[in-house]
Amino acid sequence: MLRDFLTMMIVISIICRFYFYFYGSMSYKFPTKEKLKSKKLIDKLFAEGRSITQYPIRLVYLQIKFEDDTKCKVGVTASKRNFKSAVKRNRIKRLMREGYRLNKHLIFNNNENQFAFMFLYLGKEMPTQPKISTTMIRLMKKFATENSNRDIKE
RNA sequence: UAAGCAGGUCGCCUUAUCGCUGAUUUCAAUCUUUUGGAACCAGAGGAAAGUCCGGACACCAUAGUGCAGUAUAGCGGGUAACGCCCGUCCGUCGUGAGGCGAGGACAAGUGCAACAGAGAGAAGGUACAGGUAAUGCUGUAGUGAAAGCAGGUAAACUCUAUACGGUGCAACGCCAUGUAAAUCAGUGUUCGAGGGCUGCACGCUCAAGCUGAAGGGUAGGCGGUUAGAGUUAUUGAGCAAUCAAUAACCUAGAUAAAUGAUAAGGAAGUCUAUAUAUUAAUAUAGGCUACAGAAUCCGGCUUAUGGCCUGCUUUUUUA
RNA sequence: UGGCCUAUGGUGUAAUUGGCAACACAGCUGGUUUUGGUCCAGUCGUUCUAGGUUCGAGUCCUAGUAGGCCAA
Repeated sequence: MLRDFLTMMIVISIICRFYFYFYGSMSYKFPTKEKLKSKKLIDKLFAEGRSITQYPIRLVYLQIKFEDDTKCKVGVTASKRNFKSAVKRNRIKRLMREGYRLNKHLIFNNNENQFAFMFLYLGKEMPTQPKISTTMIRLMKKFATENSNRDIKE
């Protein structure tokens, strides 16, 4: 048992190191600066922004110039109509934030523009972490391809 | 063993990696008070919920007077206060442990009472029996929730006693940004408009603007903001709620709203499957683990909810 | 965060001061008609839920549930 445990630990640590070696330049942080807070910005985003849906998540985005030099500002919502309990809403928002945090490198590998994002949860049932992360990855890829196309057109 | 009653208690734990918020220390940059990095420490509840009561705190007169309005209601105590808690009497429900009770006044006035009944509130007088000179004069019956009685009903108006000024941290104070001290109409300056967020009147106070139309700007930050009717332990007073003394401790402060994700291991309970056993149980594998998220802060109440423990009641069975 | 309001057949509304829950439309069943429509008759209710006051509650009181509205 003890030996098994030790070997497992070693393997995990090695994997972790590899992971870091690969994505050493990527940061998984999600500080306050990158959160979308201003009411003005949010109104503008919903008025003018474009959207991509990958059920059960919808992404609304808009290309804006910020005053500070953050790459993007991100907000996350779950509607009160579908989830009445505050605990469930919080849980969904946390999961989505986690999904964004771990996969945001997919967007910013090839892109230098500044964006405002808003993730909406459209489903009516409680999600699980792997589901959210997979849908997030798909969304990100969709976004990346669409956005690069648009750049070429412009 | 089954059903039930009352009370207490806990609200999964550990490690690793990545991440969030705050305090402290330190390093670097800098417009000298901000930004970034590192270390270490801390980071949701018993109900944080409902917003049903009561306070603290802030502003409006150190919160005034009268009416109106609202709430409470045996008696005694506790408390900062309460519609809360404790004790106790009475009523009521239950076989019982126990539960529940807005439990003052109808001998101030007003209203209400379907059906039934002779008769439901102010007079009249049904049946039977008794009695008288005579009479509802007396008793009983029947109707109904209530009937010859100072009737019933106040969770009907009302009266009595007591309490309550209003608005709420989106209170309030400061800074920054921005425009419009603009236009039109009405009204007003000691003969006082209007405000002080009270339904009305009085009183006090500020007092040169105020109201409407159409239109413009902002919608950011800091303080308030967490050391308090605080938590734990011991001793004493009291039937108890609770109070007093002593000692130790510091324990969340977010703001599109932090306290999360992944992996591994463990504890308790429970369900399913397999094997042993075939009364109890044991082992292995897998699954499940409730209600629910601080938002100015406290004291209660109410509602939601997973276990565990203690005491008691009733019935049955065994000894 | 604070304040306020509403709930009656499937839908929209009534019900005076507590005394038999009413109306219209829709649905369903039957009749009339050769058939359909019109018309006629019938049917469809835990008065949001749970307690209490009362002889008696849609109405009065208390607590909840659901829905809605207002205030920078």
